[in-house]
Amino acid sequence: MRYADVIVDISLQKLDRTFSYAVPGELEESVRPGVKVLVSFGTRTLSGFVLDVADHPAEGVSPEKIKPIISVDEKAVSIESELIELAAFMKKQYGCTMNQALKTVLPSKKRISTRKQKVEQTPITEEDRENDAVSVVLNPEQRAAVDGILGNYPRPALIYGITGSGKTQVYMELIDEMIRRGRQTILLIPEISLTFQNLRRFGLRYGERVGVVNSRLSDGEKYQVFEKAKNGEIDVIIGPRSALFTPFPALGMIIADEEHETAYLSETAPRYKTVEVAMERGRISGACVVLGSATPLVEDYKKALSGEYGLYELSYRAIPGSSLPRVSIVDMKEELRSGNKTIFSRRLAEAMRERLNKKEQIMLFINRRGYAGFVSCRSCGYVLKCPHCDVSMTAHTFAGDSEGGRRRARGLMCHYCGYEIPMPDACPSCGSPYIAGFGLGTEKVEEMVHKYFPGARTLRMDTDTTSGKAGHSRILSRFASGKADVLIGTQMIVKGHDFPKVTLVGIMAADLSLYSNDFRAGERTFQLLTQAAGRAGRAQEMGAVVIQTYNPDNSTIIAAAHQDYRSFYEEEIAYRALLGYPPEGEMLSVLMTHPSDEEVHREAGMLTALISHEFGDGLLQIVGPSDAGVRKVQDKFRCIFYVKHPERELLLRVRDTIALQSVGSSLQMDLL
DNA sequence: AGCACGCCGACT
DNA sequence: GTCGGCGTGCTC
Repeated sequence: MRYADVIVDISLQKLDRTFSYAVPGELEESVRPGVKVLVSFGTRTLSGFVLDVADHPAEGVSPEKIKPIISVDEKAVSIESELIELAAFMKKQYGCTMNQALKTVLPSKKRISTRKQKVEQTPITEEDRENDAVSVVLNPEQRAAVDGILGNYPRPALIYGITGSGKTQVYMELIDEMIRRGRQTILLIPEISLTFQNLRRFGLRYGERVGVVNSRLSDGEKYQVFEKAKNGEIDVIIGPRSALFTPFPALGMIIADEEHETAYLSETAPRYKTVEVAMERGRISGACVVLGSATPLVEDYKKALSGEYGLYELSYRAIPGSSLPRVSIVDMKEELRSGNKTIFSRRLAEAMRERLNKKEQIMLFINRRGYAGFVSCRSCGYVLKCPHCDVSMTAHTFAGDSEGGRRRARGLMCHYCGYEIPMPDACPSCGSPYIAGFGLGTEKVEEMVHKYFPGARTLRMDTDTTSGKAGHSRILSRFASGKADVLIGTQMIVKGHDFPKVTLVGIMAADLSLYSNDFRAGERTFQLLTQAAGRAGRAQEMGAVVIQTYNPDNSTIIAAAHQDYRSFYEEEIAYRALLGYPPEGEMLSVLMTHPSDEEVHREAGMLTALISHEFGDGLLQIVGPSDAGVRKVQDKFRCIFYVKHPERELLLRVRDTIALQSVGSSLQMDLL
């Protein structure tokens, strides 16, 4: 006998829990998560939704109380059914509980806050209207994308479009067509791109018929936007990954802009991949899923090449007169041989002087915050490490000593746990006074700009300077209004912000992200470099990009410099096929954490032995267990192993088998 | 939320 | 003796 968890009449707050019902044999086929059923509840007969089906009734329910489901309402297509079915998919794919999945998928029914609702009024000016009117005419590539997607509706599509190629105009055309068909659109955007600038264009076009959600909204406020969506008061919703669960009654399209962004990966359970869930919601709701990116994920480009998705290319910049920047690669080893010991290559320094003279703006990208990457002793080679984590500590210039003149590294910080200590005067190992910081961080780049380009006004943007709630936009708007000549920052400066006066982008150390042990390191590097380069010359001025590296022959760096996605892809997919990495094979990662190093390794060995026995030796390829990339974080030891197999279904079973074992270590399992 | 059940006072 | 007031608590 099967048993179903049923929630009766979803709008009632006090009955926000499930009741167990028995599934009669003749209904076994039709009872699945999401379906609407008729049940006897007390003395009444009510309808409800099946949330989950299991072999046993819920815990703590006396069997004599359990009644059978009366009937299944096969034709009920309510939005709740669709979202519950989606939650069941997430439970299966990501190994979370049904409760976690439902919390993610169904709008919170918490009390709606009674305080006045904030209405973000979008100011409209005549100039904007004109600008928008001008850009309405699509170029042939944009037209082909719109026609192709609608002609093959609802086949999923990938729009591979270089930065500045006008993907937004394509999205708007598609949304317009959905409105004509009486259907709604979800437009997913990484939170960081959810800027006033971007939203205004949609506000102008769709007025009251567009809703916006972001992470700053309270549950109650988000619920109100979702209620409007459910009642047909809006046609479009724009928001981060959680907007994927908007309860539109007749969803027609889901667009995921910048589909490669890591913001689309949920960090907490359910640790879902937004693009995968979007594909499933599209399937359930009969909606078309459109992905857009200048640097598509390798797995999605592969599906596009195979014909599973339509592939549409936007290959030139939509703004008349703007063109792709000139990109050059500089070998920093060669600079050193020529006697240049500064962090600026001669080419970059010269380009910076030129821009500063012409009062044009510069962006310098360095993917590490702080002052120096690590601190070590010149006498004995000792590297200062965090006592709680197995990582070197990063030198920082802490607040208060940054005004005027020379800065000095005053303290050390662990970027994994936040532990801070003052900069020691002598080597803790040998007592030598000759200890110094090595490696570049944003703070040192800023100091060096002041040293070598006196008079240049700088702004620094990294997690240390954007802590306040408006920190982010404050720095960006100061730079946009010309209050600084040079913007120095980590990856957050390269994500989708347009600064027309920026004509030079310097990438200080292109190799920083290249050599992590993650098989996607090359892909991330390519994305970052391409995005950073795309910041230069967004308007009429010709842009230039200087990539500094110690690996000028690295093919990923060369492909990024040429803005050549296709050759990056060909090399990357060959590498992954060779090693059986996704998408050329499926891979489960199991990360285990425990206060004892021996215990975590012992349990990892036990689990790998168990699954290789249970699933047959040789069927699965098990890599490890071994120390994780960072062996210890916050005094807990980390051990990792990988399980590879061509089929995902099998790996899902492996994961669920592991999850049933009782171990002392905490586990984090992901299908990569 | 409904709807029983229940323990009291008022009425044919 | 029986009708009905709504306070309390349960619904698989």
